[in-house]
Amino acid sequence: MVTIIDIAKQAKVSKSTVSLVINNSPLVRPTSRQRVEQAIKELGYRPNLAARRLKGGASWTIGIIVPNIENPFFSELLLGVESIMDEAGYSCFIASSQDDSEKEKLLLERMMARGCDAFIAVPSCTDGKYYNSLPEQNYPPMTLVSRCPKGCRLDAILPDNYNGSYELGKHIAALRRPVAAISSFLPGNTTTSSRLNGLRKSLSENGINLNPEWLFPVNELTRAEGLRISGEIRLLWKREKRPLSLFAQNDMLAMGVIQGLVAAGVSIPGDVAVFGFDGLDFLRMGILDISSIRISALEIGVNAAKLTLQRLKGKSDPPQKIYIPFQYLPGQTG
Amino acid sequence: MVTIIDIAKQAKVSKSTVSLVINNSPLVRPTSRQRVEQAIKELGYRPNLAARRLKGGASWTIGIIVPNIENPFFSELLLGVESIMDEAGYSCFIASSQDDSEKEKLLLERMMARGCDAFIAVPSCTDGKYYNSLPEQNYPPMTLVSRCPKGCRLDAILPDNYNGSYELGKHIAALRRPVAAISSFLPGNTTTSSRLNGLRKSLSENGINLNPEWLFPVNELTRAEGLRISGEIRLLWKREKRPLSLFAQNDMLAMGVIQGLVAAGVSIPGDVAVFGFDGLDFLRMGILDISSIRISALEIGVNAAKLTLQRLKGKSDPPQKIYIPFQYLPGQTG
DNA sequence: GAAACTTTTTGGAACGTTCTAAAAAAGCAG
DNA sequence: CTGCTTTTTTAGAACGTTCCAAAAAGTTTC
Repeated sequence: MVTIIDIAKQAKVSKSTVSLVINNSPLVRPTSRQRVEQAIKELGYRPNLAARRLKGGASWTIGIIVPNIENPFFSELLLGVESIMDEAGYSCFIASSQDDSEKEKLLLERMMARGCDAFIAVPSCTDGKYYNSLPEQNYPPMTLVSRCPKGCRLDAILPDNYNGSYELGKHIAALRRPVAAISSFLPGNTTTSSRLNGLRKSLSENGINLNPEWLFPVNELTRAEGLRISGEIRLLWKREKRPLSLFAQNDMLAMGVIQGLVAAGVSIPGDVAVFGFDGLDFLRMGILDISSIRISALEIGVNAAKLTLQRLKGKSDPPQKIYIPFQYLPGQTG
Repeated sequence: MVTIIDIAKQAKVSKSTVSLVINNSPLVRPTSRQRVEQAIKELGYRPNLAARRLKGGASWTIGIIVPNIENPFFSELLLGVESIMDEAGYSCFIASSQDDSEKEKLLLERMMARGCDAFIAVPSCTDGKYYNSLPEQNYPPMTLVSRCPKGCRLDAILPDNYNGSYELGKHIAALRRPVAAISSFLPGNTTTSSRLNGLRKSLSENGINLNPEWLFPVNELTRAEGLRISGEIRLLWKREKRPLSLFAQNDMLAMGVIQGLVAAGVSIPGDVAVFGFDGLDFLRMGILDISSIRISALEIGVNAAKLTLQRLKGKSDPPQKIYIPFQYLPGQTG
C-alpha cells in the first residue's frame, strides 16, 4: 500500500506537505504542489480512509437499512438514495432488516462500528422512543424514510398516506360497489392505520361504510400473504352479498390477491375491482388491473439523501417531516 | 466514544489486557476477564473498526457492484449475497455502475479506499485484462457474478447461458413458427453471445434458421429498450411473412416488447409467442405470458458470497467458474 | 544586509487498536 | 524463603492520517 510517506520521499517534502496538498490547502507553494501531485500519480496513491476516520475525519460512508432489498418499492428507493450519495462522494452500506426490529438494532450497531457518518432507515421498529434515544447516545444524523413511529423526533421523508388513500377512496366510492379491505392491523403501524383512516374518511363522506366482516387481516404486506388471504376472500363468492371492490394496503399484496383469485376463476375487473397503493412501476404496463396511489419511491429516496447531506453539512434546524406528493394511477377500470 | 482505555481504567487493568479479552485470548485470568467484561457492558464499549483496520486487521466489509439495484434480477442477487454476508458478520457496500465501465472502476477504487476485504461484482466492463490486473495491484479477492469477460482469471459464478438458451431453443422450435430475436450485439458481451449461440444451435438442429432480417438490436436489456424496439417489430405486421415467435435476451426486455405490442393491439400469445430469459419471479403469476429460462439470481448470489468467504478464510486454489443450473419455465403457451 | 515581516514547510503528537517483548506475579520444588 | 518455571500483565511501538506549534525559507523595508 502506498502511503503519504512514500509520496513525501518521492517528492522530497515532508508528509505534512503532502497532507496539505491532498486536502488542497492554499498554503502550499505551486512548485511543491506540482511535485507532490506528480508523485501521487506515479505511485498511484489513494488516501486511507481508516486512518482519516481514526483521526476524527469523515468516513464518507452512509448506513442504509430497508426491510427487504428485493421489494421493488425499496429497491427504487435505494436507487434514489444511492445515486445522490454516489454523486456526493459517499459509499452506502445497505442491509435488510426483514422488518425485525431486533435485527435492525443489530445492523445499526454494526454499521455504527464501521463509522458511518449518517444513517437512512426504513424503521421496522414501531417504538419511537428507541429512535429518539439515538441522538443522545451520540449517534450521527439519522433520517427515517417511508415510515415513522408515533412521536418520533427525527427527520423523516414520508408518503402522504392519509391524503393518498383519501383520494383513492373517492375513486373507490365512485364505483358505488360494496368494498372489502385487506390490511395488517398492528396498532403502532402508522402507515397502515393512516391509509385505513384516509380510506374510511372518504368512503363515509360518500355514504359508504367498510363492512367489519370484510376486513381481512394479513401479517405482512407481501404477495405471499395476499395469495394466502385470497383463499378466505374466495369463500365469500358463494354468498349473495359479496364485495365488488377490493382495497389492499399495497400493490404487492394486491398482486398476491389477484393471483389467487384469477387462479380460482374470478375475473378482474369483471367480478371485482382491485385497488392498491404504491403505484409500482409495472402497473403502467397495463397487464395487471390495479388502480393505485403512486408514491414515487425514487423521490422519497432522493429527498432523504438530500436532507441527510444537509445535516452532514451542519444544518441544525429541528427535525422535519417531508411529505411526498402522490398521484392517482387508474387501472383499466379507472 | 468509549475506548479500550476507558475500559482499562474502569477494570483497573492495562489496555493490552482489555485487548486480549476482546479478542478472547486464553492467556487472560478468569477474574480479570470478568472485570473487563463487566466494564465493557457498563460503559457500552464497541470496538472501533477504523483503528483495527489501520492496524492491519479486517474491516469486515465487502464491496458489491451491480449494474442497477432496481433490476429485480440484481436485487434478488443482492439479497442472496447480503443474507450470507450478514450471517458471517460482514457489512456490504452496494453500488450501481449503470453498466458504465468507467464508473465501475471509480466505484471499485472508492470502495478500495474504504478498505473492503473482498469484492463481488457484476462486471460491466467486457475487458478481461482489466480484471486480471487487479490481483497484481494487490486488490483483495474478487468474485465476478452473472457475467465474465473472455479470458478473465477470477472466480466467477455464472448462469449457464449457453445450455439454458439451447434448452429454450428446443421449446421454441417445437412450436414450428418463424422466429425473431431481440438482442444487444456487442462482441465482447459473453452473456448475450452465449445465449444467442445456444439458441442458434438448437434451432438449427431442428431445421430452423434465424432470419438475419429479424435480428433486432437494442442498446441495453431493459424494458425501455424493449418498448422502443417494439415499434420496429410492429412494422412487420403489415407484411405477409412475419415472426410468430419472439426471443428476447431477458425478461425485462420481453416485458417492454410485450407492453408495446399489446398497446398496438397485438395479442399475446395469439399472434406471437414470447420467450425471455431469467425467469423473473412475477412471471409465475400467470399474468404475463412469457416462457423463460429461470436462473435463480438468489442462488448465484448465495454461491458468490460463500465462495468469497472461503477466499477470505485463505482458500487459495486457482480461480474457479461455477455454473448455476437453470430450469425451463413455461408460459401459458409454452 | 539586517530587521521585521510574510509565506511555506516541518516534526511530532494524537486518533483506537493490536502486537511484541519484556516485566511482574504466581506457583512450585527443595 | 530462595531460585526456577509458568502464567498473566504490561509498556510502548506501529498502522496512515491530520493538525498544531514552531522552524525555515522568502519577502519587504529601512
